[in-house]
Amino acid sequence: MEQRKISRAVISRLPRYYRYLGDLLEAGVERISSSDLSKKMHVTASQIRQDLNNFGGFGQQGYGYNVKYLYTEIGKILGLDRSHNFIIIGAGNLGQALANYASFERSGFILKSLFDVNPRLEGVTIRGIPVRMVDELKDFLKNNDIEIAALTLPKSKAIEVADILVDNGVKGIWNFAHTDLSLPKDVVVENVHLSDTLMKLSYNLCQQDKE
Amino acid sequence: MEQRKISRAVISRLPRYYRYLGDLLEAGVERISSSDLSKKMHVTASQIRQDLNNFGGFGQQGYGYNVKYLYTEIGKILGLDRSHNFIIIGAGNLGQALANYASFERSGFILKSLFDVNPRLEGVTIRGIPVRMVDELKDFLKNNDIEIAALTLPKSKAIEVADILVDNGVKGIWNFAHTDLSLPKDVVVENVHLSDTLMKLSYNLCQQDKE
DNA sequence: TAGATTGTTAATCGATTAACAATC
DNA sequence: TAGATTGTTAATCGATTAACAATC
Repeated sequence: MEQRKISRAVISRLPRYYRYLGDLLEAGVERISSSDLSKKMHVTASQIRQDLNNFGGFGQQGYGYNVKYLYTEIGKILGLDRSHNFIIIGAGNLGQALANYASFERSGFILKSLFDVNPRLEGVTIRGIPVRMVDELKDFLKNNDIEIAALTLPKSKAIEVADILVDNGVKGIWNFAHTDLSLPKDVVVENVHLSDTLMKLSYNLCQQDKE
Repeated sequence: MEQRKISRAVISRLPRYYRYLGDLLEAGVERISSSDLSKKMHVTASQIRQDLNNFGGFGQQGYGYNVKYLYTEIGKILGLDRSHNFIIIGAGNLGQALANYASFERSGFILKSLFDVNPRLEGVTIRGIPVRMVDELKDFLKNNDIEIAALTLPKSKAIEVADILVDNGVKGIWNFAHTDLSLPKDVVVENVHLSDTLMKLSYNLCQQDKE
């Protein structure tokens, strides 16, 4: 592949660009310069141009960037132009919160089922999507093409469930469990450790107090 | 203050150290070297020593680090040795998920109330903690010492609510709303944009496909 | 004391910013 | 054409890794 290796820092900025461009698009803005966008986003214009140029020349000298075009292109880079089937393991509060967040659907993430061990949740549906029991998981994966699984369950269960998922073809894990997973390197893991972010907030509050 | 400016990258690694040390502590491990810890965590020993030395010499040559001591010290750095009153604005699924996550309590984060606009939630309690109506928010803040607020509400409401919070003494905002907040610089904002993390996952899946 | 391992300095690597020629 | 703004190279800045003297 001629593709340069894109740094993690660049990738993690793309969703934010995408969000701002979406807002501009909604506001009916047709074009924007890196300089104007940089003021809105509180980053340097240099960084914007440098970031975008990792993927090709999306702009035009003397004009700037076409909002609609750039929005679409970043969407493609992020893989939002195709659909991704996903499931949620753990239908507790957090799992249900994710299941109810219909906006994912608009970005192409299609929720196919939730799973839980709690028999009281058997047969419950959320936005019409059923909660199944974890013992049906393996069968379900064999019969459905599931790309992504969100893990919203206690860390004690997370590791064994992750193994089942990976053994049955799941390629990406959105991990909310409070533990790191070690999985084959062709499996993509995105960790969301909520309590880590609360601790960072707490640290920064303490710093403020010192000033 | 003699305190050097600590980089954001270092801070964001602290909660992970804290988690691993907690696990070691639970497993009854008394001491650990940077080298052993580096193997567990898949980072370099150099980085661990460099990171910790930002805050002082917690180790001992020839011995390593005392797990209990280091755990406690990192806890102090993160401000987990004191308690932080917090509230949740938006008692939907995500707000309730956070409210039910009792582990925060163990780290010193004390949930005092939830707020919502939905009258059907009036009087509902979660783990004994009441949901109040947002129009009582200002009064509540005046009569209670609230340091942190989690924003788990639609972005359309987030900005105005954030202003009320800040005007009434809230110092830290844990922002789950899908928008950036621009607030006075003495207010600490920690953004948790869940959909951004899902997009990163999606990007990395696409990269895998190309290999 | 000898061995182990830190704390810390120096070297490397990578990411951000500045500058400007290319070009719409 | 002149002005604006990109794409891209070069300069700076910061973070990570390597190395080793200090020391328990």
